[in-house]
Amino acid sequence: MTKKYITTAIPYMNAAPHVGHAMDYCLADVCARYNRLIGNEVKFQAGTDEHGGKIFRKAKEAGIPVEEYVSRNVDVLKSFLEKLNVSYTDFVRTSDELHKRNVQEIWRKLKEYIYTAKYEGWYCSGCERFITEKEYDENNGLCPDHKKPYERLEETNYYFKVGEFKDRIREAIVSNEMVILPEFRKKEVLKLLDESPDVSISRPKEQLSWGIPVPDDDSQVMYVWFDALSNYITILGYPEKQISDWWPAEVQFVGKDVLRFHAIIWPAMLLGLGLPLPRKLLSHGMVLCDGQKMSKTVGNVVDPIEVIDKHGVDAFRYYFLRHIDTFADSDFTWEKFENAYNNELANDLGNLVQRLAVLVSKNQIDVVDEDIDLDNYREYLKLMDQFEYTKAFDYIWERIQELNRKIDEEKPWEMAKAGKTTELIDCLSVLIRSLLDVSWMLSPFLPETADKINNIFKGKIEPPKTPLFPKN
RNA sequence: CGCGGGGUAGAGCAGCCUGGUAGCUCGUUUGGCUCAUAACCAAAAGGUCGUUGGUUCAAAUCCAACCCCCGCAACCA
Repeated sequence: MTKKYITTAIPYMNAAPHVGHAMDYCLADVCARYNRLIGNEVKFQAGTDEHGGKIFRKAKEAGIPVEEYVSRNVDVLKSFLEKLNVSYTDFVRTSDELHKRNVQEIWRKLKEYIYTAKYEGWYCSGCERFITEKEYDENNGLCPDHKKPYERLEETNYYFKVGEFKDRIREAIVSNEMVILPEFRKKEVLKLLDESPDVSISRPKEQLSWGIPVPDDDSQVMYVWFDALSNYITILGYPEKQISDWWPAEVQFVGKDVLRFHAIIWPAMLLGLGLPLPRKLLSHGMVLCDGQKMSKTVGNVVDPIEVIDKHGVDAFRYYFLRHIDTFADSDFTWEKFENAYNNELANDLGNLVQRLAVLVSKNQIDVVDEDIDLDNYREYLKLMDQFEYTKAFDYIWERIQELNRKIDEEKPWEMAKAGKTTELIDCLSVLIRSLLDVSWMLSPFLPETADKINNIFKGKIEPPKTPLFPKN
C-alpha cells in the first residue's frame, strides 16, 4: 500500500463557491478515489484561505466581525464539498492556530532568504493596493472604481529571494522531478520563470490588519500567498512534525490562474526549507458560461447547488469530468448539460441498467463475486494514471455502447421465449459481469451510481424502483 | 514583432509530432427492433481541413508569410 498525498487549492473566502471551484475538487476527488480503488492509502487535503485586505473589507461592508464572516463562508464551502461528494480527509483553515504558528516557524526557517526593501509605486487608497505602471497609464492616473487620482506611495516590505532558486526550479521542471501538466503550461511556466522577480511577502499592519503577524516585527503582517501556500505542509504538522510519510505530495491540483504561484514561489519556499518538491502539479482550465468567464455583472454565474439539486451529484460530476476539458477552458451551458444528461446518462447508461435488470429479474441468476483482475483494465488504468479523465470516460462509454449492441444482437428475450435456459443464463451472466466492470471503472467518477449498480445486481435482482437517471 | 493556445460538417472536438482514400459525439433524415427510461440497434445526408505560396509522386499533416478568435502580463477559482 503506497501513501499518496493529494491537495487542492484553498479558495479565497470572499464569496460563496460557484461552479468554477468545483473543478479542482472534482478532479482531485477522482484522483483520490481512483488511488483508493487500486489499493493506495490517500490523504486528501482541502481548506480555506481566510486572510487579506479584500476579505477584511467585505466583512466590513457586510457589517460582521471578520472572524464570523469567514466562518460562515467556511460552513458554506464545507456543505458544498459534502454535496459534491468530495472525499477529502483533512481540512485546513489559514486562521487555525496550528497553521498560524507553523507559518511563523516557516518564516523563521526561511529568514536567510528574506530581506527588507522599499517599494515605491502608484497606490489607490480606495482599492487599498498598488497598481502597475501600465494600469496607471491605461486609466490616466485615475482609479476607475473610486474616481480618485492615484497617489505616489512608498513602503518598506519584506521580500523573499525567489531569484536564488530559479535555476534549481527550472532544472526540476525540465527533468520532470516536478511534473507540470499539461505540457503547454509547463512551457508557460519555464518562460515565466525568467522574469520572476523576488516577491513581496509582507504588508504594513496599518494597511493590512487581517493576517498573520510577521515574527519579531509588530509593524508587518504576512502577505496572503506566503500564508496560503504554506497550508499544504502546515496541515501535515510541519515543522513540528516529520512529514516525510506524506510529503512530497503526489499531485497538487490548481487552477491555471494560480499556477504561477504554485510552480515558482511555492517550490522556492520548499527549496528554502530543504523539502522536496511536489511530484506533480496539475493545472486545469476555467469553466466558462456561455463562452464567457463567469461574472456577476454579466449575470452568467451558475450555481452548482442548483445543478446538483435538479439532477443529482453524479450528473454534476459527470458533466464536469467528461465535458469540461481537464486541461483547457470549456463551456457550461444548461443546454449542453441537459443533452449529456438525457443522452448519455439516462439513455445509454441508465437504460442499459434498467433493461438488463428487467431481463434478469424474469430469470433470476446468481452473480458470482469475482476478484478484480487489474490486467483486464490496462487501457483504463493507463488513462487514469495520465489524468486523461475525459478519455477514460470515452473508453467506459465505448464499453456501455458495446453492451447495448450486444443485447440487441443476442436477443436474450428470444432465448427466454424459446426456453433455452442454459444459453440464456450464460448470456446474461456475461452481460452482468461486463456491466459490473463498467461500474468498477465508473466508481471514482460517479461513486453513488456505481454503488447503485452494484446493489441492483447483488442477491435477488430487481429492476430499480426509480430509474438511475430519470428524465423529466 | 510581449508570451501562450486555437481556427477541421449545424454545434463541440480528434487527427498534425512519425505526410498516403477526412474521423468521433450531439443534432438532422430514414430503416430495424420491442427486453428497456418514446429507450436501444443500423444506415444516410452534411466538410474547397482560416488564407496564400513552397517542398513532395502525394499535405489537414512539413516549411514560409498573412488574416481572424481566445487566454495571460503580481493576487482573477
